[in-house]
Amino acid sequence: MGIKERKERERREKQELILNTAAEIMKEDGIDNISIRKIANRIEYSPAIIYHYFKDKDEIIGHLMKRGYQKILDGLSSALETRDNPEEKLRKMTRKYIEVSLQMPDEYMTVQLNSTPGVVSQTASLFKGAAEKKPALKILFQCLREIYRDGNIDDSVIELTAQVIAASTFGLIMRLIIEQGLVSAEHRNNLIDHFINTAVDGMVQTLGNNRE
Amino acid sequence: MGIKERKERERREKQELILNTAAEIMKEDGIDNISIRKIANRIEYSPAIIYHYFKDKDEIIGHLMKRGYQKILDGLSSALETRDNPEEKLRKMTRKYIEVSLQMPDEYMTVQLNSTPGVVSQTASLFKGAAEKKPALKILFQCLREIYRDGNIDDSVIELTAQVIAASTFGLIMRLIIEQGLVSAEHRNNLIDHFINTAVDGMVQTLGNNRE
DNA sequence: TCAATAAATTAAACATTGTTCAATAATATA
DNA sequence: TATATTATTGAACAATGTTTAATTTATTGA
Repeated sequence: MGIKERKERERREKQELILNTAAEIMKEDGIDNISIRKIANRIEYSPAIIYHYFKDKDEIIGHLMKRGYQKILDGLSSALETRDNPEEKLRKMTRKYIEVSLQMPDEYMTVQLNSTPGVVSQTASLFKGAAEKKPALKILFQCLREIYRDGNIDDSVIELTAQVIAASTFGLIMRLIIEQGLVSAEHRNNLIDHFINTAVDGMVQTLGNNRE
Repeated sequence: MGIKERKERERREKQELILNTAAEIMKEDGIDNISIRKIANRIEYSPAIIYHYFKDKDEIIGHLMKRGYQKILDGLSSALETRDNPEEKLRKMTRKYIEVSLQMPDEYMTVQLNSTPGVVSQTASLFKGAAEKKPALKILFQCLREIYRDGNIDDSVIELTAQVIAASTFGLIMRLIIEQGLVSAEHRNNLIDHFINTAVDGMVQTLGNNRE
């Protein structure tokens, strides 16, 4: 009896339809303009039906964020596979992370700004030990440890450094998103280059100088 | 005839009452829970009266932001008056900026996140030439120029650097606000120290090394 | 095939928002 | 005192998220 399977599949398909429609609205009008009624109109159903497939609006937004976050992680791991030296790897990773994030501004902002207590942001977190649990931070942490594999720098200092780099990168991305229309593509690229060449690199070097 | 003056004063006082009540609600329940009706209830007036004193809710929020922004600027200029060398001045300014911002998380986030096209964020902006118009950026810019007064570094590079420092600091502050409950006071201080000692200092040094 | 059960869908309503508007009360002016 | 100005309000509107009871549709078992 494949009827149960078909039903489940249809249910998933309708959920997908709702999510895709929500994503469509987000792309067109921004995340703040996603509304249950707007989704319902587009899929030509009554608004109430949506609560048959999702608990509430937050759950829908949550799914959209999960999608966006996955895109970031995919972009990151592709940058990880390079065989450069760790310093160069760090540069490439940072650049990739920035570029991918800028391609999905709404998702990025929402994911980053909604670390409701308990549901901590999945990318960069600042609490002690966060590097162990957050994929993006962990990648950054390991990259830094590779850079300092010869010096005897404490892991806690490396974690601090990873968090500071993550927070700084986050700030740059946020500003670029917020001021989208104002920053020319040329200036934006200058900023990203300058950030990687002076902030990230500078930090790595400064840390290296202080070791012993 | 001081009647007109009294009327105007009363009008300003009622505006102040509304703004103070809104600020009170923001402090208690967060900026998202400020509502016209809630303000009206507290001051024991009908909701409609508020539109007699303000155009709309955005104008009220705008005033709250202006207040918060002024607090930041005041904190900054107090840190400016020190007679340290420019490098130390930069450190103190950055620290002060972070501390003041953390004391008014809601105002800070809202001011920073609402650079509606046309109403550009008042603190850190990334468009070309922003340093000329934004007080906080201008202070940062001048401080950097003092640091490099002997080397021949192009003003455009200094502006880039100022913007990158501002964006990074912004990112750190945002993360600390977002993860308030999760970051212990001790770890938070470690992060701020590490940020200033490696990110800001590192950047300044890296830039200094590349000059000629 | 038909009655019973389950699932999908909807209309209608509720509560909460920001906002407007016409009517009313209070005050100032002449 | 009559008039004009200002302050204040109640009621309503539109848009939001959400719930509930009713209804339509699909599935199952006899």
